[in-house]
Amino acid sequence: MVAQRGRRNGAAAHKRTRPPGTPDADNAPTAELPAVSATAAYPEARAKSIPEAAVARLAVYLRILSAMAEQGATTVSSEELSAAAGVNSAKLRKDLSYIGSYGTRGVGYEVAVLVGQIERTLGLTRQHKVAVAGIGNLGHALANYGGFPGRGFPVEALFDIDPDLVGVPVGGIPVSHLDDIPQVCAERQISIGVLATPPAAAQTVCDRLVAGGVQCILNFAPVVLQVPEHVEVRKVDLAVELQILSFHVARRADNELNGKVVDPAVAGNGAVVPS
Amino acid sequence: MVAQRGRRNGAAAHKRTRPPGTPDADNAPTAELPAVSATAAYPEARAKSIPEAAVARLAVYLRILSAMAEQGATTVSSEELSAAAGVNSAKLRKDLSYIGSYGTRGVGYEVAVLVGQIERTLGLTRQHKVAVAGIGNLGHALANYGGFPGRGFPVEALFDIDPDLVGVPVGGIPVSHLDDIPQVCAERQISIGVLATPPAAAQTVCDRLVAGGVQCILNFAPVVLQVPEHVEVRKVDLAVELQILSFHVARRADNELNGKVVDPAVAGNGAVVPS
DNA sequence: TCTTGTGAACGGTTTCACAGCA
DNA sequence: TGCTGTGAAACCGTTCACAAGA
Repeated sequence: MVAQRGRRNGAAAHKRTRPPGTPDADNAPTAELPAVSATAAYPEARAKSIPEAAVARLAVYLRILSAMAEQGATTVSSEELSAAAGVNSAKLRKDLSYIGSYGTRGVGYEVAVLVGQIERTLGLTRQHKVAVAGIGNLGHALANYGGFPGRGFPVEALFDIDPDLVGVPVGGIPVSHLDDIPQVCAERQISIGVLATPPAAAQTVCDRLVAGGVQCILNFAPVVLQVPEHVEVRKVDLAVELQILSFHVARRADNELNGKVVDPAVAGNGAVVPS
Repeated sequence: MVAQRGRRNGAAAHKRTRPPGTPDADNAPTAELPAVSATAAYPEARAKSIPEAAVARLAVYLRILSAMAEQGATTVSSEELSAAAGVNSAKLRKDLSYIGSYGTRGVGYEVAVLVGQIERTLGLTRQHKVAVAGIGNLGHALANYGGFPGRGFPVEALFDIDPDLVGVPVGGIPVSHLDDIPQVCAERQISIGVLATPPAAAQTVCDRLVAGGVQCILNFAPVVLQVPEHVEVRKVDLAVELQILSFHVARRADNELNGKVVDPAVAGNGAVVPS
């Protein structure tokens, strides 16, 4: 869950930071018309960049809005939507304001309009073909989703090094060999690579995905990947997640030990029983 | 990957925010001796809280340090370690400073010492028993890790609603029924629940996990969970990750369209071929 | 001389509070 | 009247730059 940039150098950037010299900014949500008026070739772009944190939340809003639409809702207030998303309403409104002004004062937002605008902003009007590399437990599970969450992310290639697996279809797609990553990815126009290999293989496989022209990598391997600047990496790290939870358990236990009552009610397993 | 707090109310808190009235702070890394001198029952805790972002990175440093130790390294400088972790060295040093001063100026850090201190800080000296609920594709994969990443997180219970699955051992542990979550979790002293059910079941299953006394939940279901305040939730959301990547692809495509050369070299699939 | 540890500046994100509009 | 949209303030995390110390 962390974006990286920069390649093999000590001053490597982290998260949404850019390497020192990069211009940054200049990404326009094209906040006005759906039609692409993006012909003006002027270096000064119009709109401000959307904060990464807001982008993540927009995806969450989108899911909730889609569910609401399915249940027949046509309008929603910032209060309702923010409650459903678990954020406060000011934050929600600010997030929505980054993509334009699509609400009606005194009334709320039209669900359908928001859905459309968020989809456009997130680039979901276009399909993003996905390849999964490493068909072990996790890769298998990912491949079997067969057409990732919520459409728009069809899995179109699978890779593994195991000869027993190569050629076998998983979730409808035959597994190709890791060696063929560059060719296959280029042929099938893969834009997102999902890395689910053991850590030792991760960097090599990553390099091949990059050679195959993928623009983004979703990395499940517990490894810090080195990629060229134009490739976006996001990391999902199970061990780190568990360790963060562990930290919170420890913190809480610590506080209780120190005589602070964190919550007068229950105190979780391994601790006191409620009187 | 977002922590939540607060239960069923519009003003619900998000991320590391606390509900308005909560005291906050007061978690001490016990920065001095390994021995537990935590007998003083004074309400004023000694050390400042470690930022959540830093905690996540500490877990990453720990993995790298463990690998280095295995390869026989005994000391490491902030420069080396930060390069391996993909962060800048100032950030690394600040992160380490949150847990105490274990470096030697002009020299660096002792690998073994750092490993020990980070483990202590993250609460990894204690075992955290894990239960996985929802043994579908993903749950299966998680269960088969059998003893989660890097030891310390043994999987000790599995749950599903499918009668054909109940009783069947997966990764050595027989699957129990979702209805039995509270009893089984309490009996086996589960402290971390992993939610891998379909979204519709997630909140119910979550409630049972909480009833069973789990203190933390790692949520793979695309749902905003409502939990009591003393339960920590972290979310891993595949769809959101992909959509964030999609956003970046779209942004980049947009910029290129506007005549900005993002990277003079390659431009990813679907785009220009390098001259 | 070299590297840590950290105060201070900076930049990004969240929250507040209210003006603007239906 | 009610809810959106947004400047401005508050907050938090990151980066800088250098003093401290082995």
